[in-house]
Amino acid sequence: MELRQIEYFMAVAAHQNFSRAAEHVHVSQPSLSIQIGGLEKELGTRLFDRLGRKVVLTQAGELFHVHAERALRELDQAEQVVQELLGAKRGRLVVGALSTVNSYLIAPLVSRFKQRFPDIHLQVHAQASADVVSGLLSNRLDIGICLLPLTHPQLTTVPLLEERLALVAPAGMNIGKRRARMQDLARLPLVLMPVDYCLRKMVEAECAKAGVHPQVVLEMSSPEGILQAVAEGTGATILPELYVRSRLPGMDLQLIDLYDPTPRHAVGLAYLTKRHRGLAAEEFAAICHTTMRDLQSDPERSRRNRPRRRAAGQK
Amino acid sequence: MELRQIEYFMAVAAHQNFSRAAEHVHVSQPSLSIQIGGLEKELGTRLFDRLGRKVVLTQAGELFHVHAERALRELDQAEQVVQELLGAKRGRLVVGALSTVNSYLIAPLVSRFKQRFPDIHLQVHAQASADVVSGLLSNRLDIGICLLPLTHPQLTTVPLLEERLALVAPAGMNIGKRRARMQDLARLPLVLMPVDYCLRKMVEAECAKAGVHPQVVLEMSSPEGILQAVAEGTGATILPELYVRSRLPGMDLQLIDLYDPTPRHAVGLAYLTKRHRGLAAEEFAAICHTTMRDLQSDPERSRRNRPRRRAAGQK
DNA sequence: TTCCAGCTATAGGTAGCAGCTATAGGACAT
DNA sequence: ATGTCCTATAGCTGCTACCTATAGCTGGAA
Repeated sequence: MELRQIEYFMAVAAHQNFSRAAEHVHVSQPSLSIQIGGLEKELGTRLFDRLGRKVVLTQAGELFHVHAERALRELDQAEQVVQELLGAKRGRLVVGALSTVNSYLIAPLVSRFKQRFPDIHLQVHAQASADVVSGLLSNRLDIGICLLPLTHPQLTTVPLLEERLALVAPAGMNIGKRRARMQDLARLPLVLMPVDYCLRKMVEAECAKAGVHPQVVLEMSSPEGILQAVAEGTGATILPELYVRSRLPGMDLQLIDLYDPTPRHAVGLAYLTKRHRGLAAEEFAAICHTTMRDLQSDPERSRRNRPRRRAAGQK
Repeated sequence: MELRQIEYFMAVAAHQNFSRAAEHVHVSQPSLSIQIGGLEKELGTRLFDRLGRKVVLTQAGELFHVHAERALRELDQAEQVVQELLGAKRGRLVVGALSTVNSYLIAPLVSRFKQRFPDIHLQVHAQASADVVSGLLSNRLDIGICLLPLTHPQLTTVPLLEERLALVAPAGMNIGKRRARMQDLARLPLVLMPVDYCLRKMVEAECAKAGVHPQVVLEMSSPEGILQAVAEGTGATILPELYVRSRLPGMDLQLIDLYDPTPRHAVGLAYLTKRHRGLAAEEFAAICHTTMRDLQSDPERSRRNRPRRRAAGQK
């Protein structure tokens, strides 16, 4: 078994296509075919089903893929820890972040991080909280941003912020005021996440507290999709306020504060307790905190920074 | 970075000596030296301190060693899990089967399969023939049991059995004999599947052959539901004989043979021609055939086997 | 149906590299 | 000093991963 074979295998699995995979790893398609063939022969079974248009993993391929990915990741880390020891500010940092937090926090965060560590290859995945957790546990992520409280024996968490949830309705929908009680939700058609999502559970728990049974007219798993549906008038929804604010411009939406009680949830950093955290990870966490503090003391900052190019063009 | 380099590195770290390590990995000492040198050059640092008599890991070497070992272990496991799959020591098999066939064939089939492959996770879905086909095409099923003939370019089929269809009527309904001509159907209110089901089409085709226009009083998509409706006196129905026999006990139904002609349809195994079939799938197909043969030569067998525990308790 | 586009597998030739043996060169023990 | 034990270097050889060209297959369009 050769490392080359593993890399080619991963490329084919990712692209579901030999030719694209070949381009991606910068070899010709026949070379890649031969290597995959060799690997399959060595293992004694097909790893891919060549189904004409598409190539998909066989069951053996899927099993192999799990461990192959981890192996490559370990080798990555092996190299990285050495580089960090040498004091070189290079390497890779893979972050998993809640899609909602991703929208308002990540942009300024990434820009600060990149400024300080221009040679670190930063990779951010927007995911549901549960995916962040599984990503950390399976070692695919270096650090995660997810919902708290999170009590997992292998994970350490650091609180980062509290997100207030707010009601979002189509601009045309007549809510009647700029603030709404939780009880008012009973009257509204709602677009929420599927039931296995934390945010949905949280909303339902708050509703239960207020003695309200929400009318769910549509379930979508991405907050982005939910906002779209709301903008089209399908119903109202409940999402983190900061997230919605970052999305408001250009969408026909109204943001309504919820109170009595105001639903909120905690967000924090998480990482595998036993894993060696490199300089990059530590600094990322620190920058998370400072960025967060700045955002809260001056919520406009990130938006003022964004359209820098347009502002320059206007002068 | 090459896998070979990692292996040599591990050997040197274990033996603290290049020459011994070289013997251990079956290469000459210079070859091994060169590989280690290459690795060190790539990482930009020494991994070993050559202390004359002895060789010890540097700090960088120790950090590298941790992850390198894990990487190798993952690769080991990658190979291991594939081998276990090949030996049917793990894996899963997803089968789609006609609901009717499901009732009499699957119980003994599953019990045999589980006995032979206790470590394979078996999943059986009772579905209409069309769903089995689409399940196979979309790669959700590993193997299917559906109606024949089935001419799809991507599917291979293997005939398994011929099902005779029989008339089923409420116990109270006066049919007048134990056998009925197809023509006799004209007089009976019938509960049949919806028109887009194969079984319905089949029945209509047979009726047309006999010059009969069936009176359909109710359409239901599940054979189980149809039998319930029949037992309640809604009408008679036509279903595979073996299926009905497996359901007869405890239901107020009469089973009447049809002839002139006896409607029958073929049932077979189907799978994606180009897909790799693992040992589990092949064996499942084989067990299908043997179980089928046993059932036909001794239709009571499956029922005799079932209540083994009760029989033991009675002695 | 036929044809074309897109894909993977095979064939044959080339170059790069891991392998070898022989040997140089350094560290330690006697 | 000198022999022993070790790693590094030199020079050669054979394996193989790579390339281009092309065959063979499949699925969709005309």
